[in-house]
Amino acid sequence: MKFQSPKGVSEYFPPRSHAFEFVRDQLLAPIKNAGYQLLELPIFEDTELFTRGVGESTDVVSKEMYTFEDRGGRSITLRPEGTVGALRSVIEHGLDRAGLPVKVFYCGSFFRAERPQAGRYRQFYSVGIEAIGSDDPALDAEVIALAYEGFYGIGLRKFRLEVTSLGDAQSRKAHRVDLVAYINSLNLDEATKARAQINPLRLFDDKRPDVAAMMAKAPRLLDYLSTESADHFAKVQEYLSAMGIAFTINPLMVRGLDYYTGTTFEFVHEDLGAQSGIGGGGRYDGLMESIGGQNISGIGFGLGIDRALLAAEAEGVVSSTDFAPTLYLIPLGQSAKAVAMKLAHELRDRDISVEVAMGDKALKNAMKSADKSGALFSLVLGESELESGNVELKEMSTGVATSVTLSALVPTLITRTLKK
RNA sequence: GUGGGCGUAGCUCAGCUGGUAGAGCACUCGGUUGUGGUCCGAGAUGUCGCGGGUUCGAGCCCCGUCGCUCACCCCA
Repeated sequence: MKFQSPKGVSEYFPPRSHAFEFVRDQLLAPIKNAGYQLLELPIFEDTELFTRGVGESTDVVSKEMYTFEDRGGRSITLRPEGTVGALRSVIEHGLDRAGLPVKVFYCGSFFRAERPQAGRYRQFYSVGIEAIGSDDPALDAEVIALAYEGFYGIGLRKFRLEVTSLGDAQSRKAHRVDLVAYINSLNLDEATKARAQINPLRLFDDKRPDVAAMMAKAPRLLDYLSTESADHFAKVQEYLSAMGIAFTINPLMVRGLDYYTGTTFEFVHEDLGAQSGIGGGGRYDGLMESIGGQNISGIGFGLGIDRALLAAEAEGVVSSTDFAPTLYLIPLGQSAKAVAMKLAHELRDRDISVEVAMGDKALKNAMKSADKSGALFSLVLGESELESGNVELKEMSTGVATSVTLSALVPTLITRTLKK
């Protein structure tokens, strides 16, 4: 029996795992600089949290959840997205009672039982933030900017930002009446009518040319915004422009999660396949209250680490290289090995990365391993070195060795590494 | 859930009109005393995805199945 990973999961192993780590850390960096604080959350929750929060009519809830019964007979679901779990935690622990807005971030894996394809996995990784308890349009702009800065920090350039506003409840209600009337006037097949029943906005996202042509003339939500909503959206745009962040308004944008209201946005990359969305999010006015919290609004996003990595690779801005130590230590003989272990232990304590040759290889082969490790320096520790206390520190790129006393090894490595 | 493409060594792949499996890279060891990269030599590695069928004989043909992959749908 040869085991393999479950269908459709993404997993990262060296050397690519290092590029993954880089992408994740770059996405996280601006978030931390803006005062968002870590929320480390469970990856499974009470199923009802998602059905209530995300919405039963969404594809995510109706057909993509990993749901099972635990030993106590409770219905449990692997989290398909991060927002409702984050809000549940905020509410449960009263984080929203100690000053608003609450600003939190999280990072980890999410699960959707879909048919896998390029950039779409059953277990995928996201970085997310939530800013809860302020209606200030500047907060919308900040959230969008943090996603933008994260992608930019990775080195991505071939992406665009699309924004729109879904307005407040009154705006959507007025629009929906006209939109449904318009859709009913169209000659559509049954499956499409069924989709429109669930959420008429979905039809704006239909890729079939004939449907898209019909929907191009449909009433647009942006034209139905209340003065308050329109004003809010105008300010968001103003702040984005002030930050020099380019965006396009996409009045046809549709998001698959029911809770979005007001400002919504998506980041789309040019070089990806069908799954080109590398991140997205928006404001959610009623969500806190719908899962048992106070009636306050919030805004957040989810950024796809897997897809951002794919995009970075497509743009050629990340390289997947193996770990390379500063020093590769080669002990010769049993007494030298104990000294080498001690030395490595001390060096690592001083934050110098060290690998020790294992397995008593011939010196020649140990040097080959040192070369392969990509180490900056190598050092042979044998009888003569132990006696004299002098070692030859060899710079691998030039082949030049310099004599150093063992006691001077740490300062020498530190200064010579800094010069690189 | 629906459709297309593909499954041969760790990786990339070759394998003719069916005759019981190969290359390159990588790996391990060696090329006379304790120093890598180039070069030379030697070595290890496959249930040809799995199961069935046709055939004297199947990596190759047929059926099924599983997996991977891309797209629809949906989204990170």
